[in-house]
Parts: sequence; C-alpha cells; structure tokens
Amino acid sequence: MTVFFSKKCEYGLQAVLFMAATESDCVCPAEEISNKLNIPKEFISKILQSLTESGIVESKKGKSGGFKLSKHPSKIKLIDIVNAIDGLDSFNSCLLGFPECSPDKPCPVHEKWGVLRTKAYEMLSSETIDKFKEKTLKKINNI
Amino acid sequence: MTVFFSKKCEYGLQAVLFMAATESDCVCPAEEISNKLNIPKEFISKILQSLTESGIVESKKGKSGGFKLSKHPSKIKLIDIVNAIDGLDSFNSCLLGFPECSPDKPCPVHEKWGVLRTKAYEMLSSETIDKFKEKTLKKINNI
DNA sequence: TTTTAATCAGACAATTTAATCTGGTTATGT
DNA sequence: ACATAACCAGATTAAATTGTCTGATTAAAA
Repeated sequence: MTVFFSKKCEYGLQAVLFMAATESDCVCPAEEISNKLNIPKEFISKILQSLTESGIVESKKGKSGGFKLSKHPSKIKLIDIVNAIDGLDSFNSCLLGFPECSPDKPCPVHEKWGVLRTKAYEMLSSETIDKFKEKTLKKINNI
Repeated sequence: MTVFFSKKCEYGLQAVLFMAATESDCVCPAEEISNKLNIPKEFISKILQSLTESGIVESKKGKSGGFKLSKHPSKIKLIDIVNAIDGLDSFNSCLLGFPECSPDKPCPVHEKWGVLRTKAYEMLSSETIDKFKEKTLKKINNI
C-alpha cells in the first residue's frame, strides 16, 4: 500500500483544481467532472456533496445545475480540501504507528518525520489554488 | 484517512526495530513481540512470517522457537522493511492521484511533492537500524 | 405545463485491508 | 517417548474504503 491521501481526497482535490482552472462563473455538472477526470460519476457526486456541506463548493439543483467553488480560487488552499475530506490527524500522528508519539515520548524517527510532515503541510497550505491554474489545465488536457 | 504506511508495515517496522534494539542472539517468540508492542499476536505472526519469506528475519520452529533478524542491524534499513511489506510504488506515484504523473506530464504539485518524497525515501534509506537502538528502547519502555 | 437534467439521500455491493481461527507441523526439553 | 510451545498455512471473519443503484426532489427549458 503506502498512500498519502484517500481516494476520496485525491478525487476531491482533482475536482476542485479542475473547477478552479476552468473558472467558469456558471456551474459545472458532476458528470462533466467525471468525464474530464475519469472519476466514477456517482463517486465524485458524493464527494462534491460532502464538499458542499463543508462550504468549499456550492451546488445548484435542477436542470443546468451543478457545482461551483463557493469562494474565489485565490481564497482556497489544498489543505482546505484535505481537511474537509481526510482531516488533519495524520499531520500529528506517528509514522511508525507507535502510540502517543510526542516530543516527550518520541518514536525513533519522531524528529525527522516531523520535519518532513511539516514541510508537507506547508506545501499544502502556503499557496492558494489560483496559482495552479496553468499547470492544472496542462495536466487535464493530457488525460 | 491520510496515512503513509499500511498497518502491516507499521507493525513490521516496530517489530524489526524491537528485535534490533533488544538484540538478543536467541530467538524471540511472536507472542513476546505482541505483548511488548501491543500488536495482536496472530497479526504480527503473519507479518513476521512474510518478513521471513523476504529474508529480513529468520524463524526457528518448535519449542523455544521464535524470530530473529537474519542480518546484523547495521545491515538493515527501514526502507528494506517498507519495500518488503508495502512496496515502493508510492515513492513514484502522484500525490493527487492523477494518471501518468511524470516530469513530462506533471501534476500541479509534481515538483514539490517529488522533493519531499525523495527526502522521505532518503530518511528511510540513509540510516541503518542499529542507529535507532537507544531511541527504540526508550520508546518501548514507555508503552 | 410538462419534460428533462441535474442534485440529494440513503441503501446497497464490491473490494481491500485488518484481524482471527483452526489445525497441522516442527523441534525442544522433560 | 511424549508433552509442550513455538511456527506455519490456509480459511474465515470483520471493518473500512471504494464504488453503485434507486428513487425523490428540484428547477430550468421546451
């Protein structure tokens, strides 16, 4: 195995980046996101529903409905989506699975992993997703 | 969720670190490891069996049997256990779950995540586990 | 006003991972 | 020799994650 985010979270991140990149004022139906990103439609629908509850996206029901970001991409960070879907617990838990891993009771790699984990957190929280627009578009056109 | 290693891998790492730290020439029964590390006995048994197949530990059957490292701790690195249990695929796959994430077709965070992933790999492969003896003992005495 | 295309809610199914059980085999120590 | 304490192999169960289905509701468009 060895995974960082859950599939749900990966898909959620992809979908939000997609919406930020295509930046349509109008709403985008789940089916379109499903097609563009090769994510099962029903699955991404559920994920978008949960992101609606979290206040990251807004939904419009009925014909020509769909989803759109509830804030401008310059106000959204990757960590927001991670937090909404997977939560942030892993940024405070032991790499080796030891109980109560802390500065007091450190595991053998506590310090070193802590540094990397912090850098990962910073990576996900320093930039807003408007910065990823170009790279996202390039990537999506390649799928 | 958000996890780095599977539970199997976490437990495997703990067990190997434990054996390296207590460094008994004689073998250590699965039940002892289970007790000391609070890992279900049958589960850690299976994991140790698979590590035996991988050649990381050796087993001795019959009464007063058990497991011991097949090499000196100064010849074993954390990445060896990770490789044996979870494999190394994740060190070469996309953080966001995009298909074919590569320098050619990078995802929006390809570069940055690549750097961190490499550092994580280095962390797991630079030091041999004899270096963790002291820290492991301290941690274990706290469980 | 009716059709249509969408979200939504909740149950359901499939897959993967985690953990347990059962019985067999092995070798030590009495 | 034989009881005992360990590994071993394979089946089974349990739990979590991933993915699907059904039907209801909503609202735009014909």
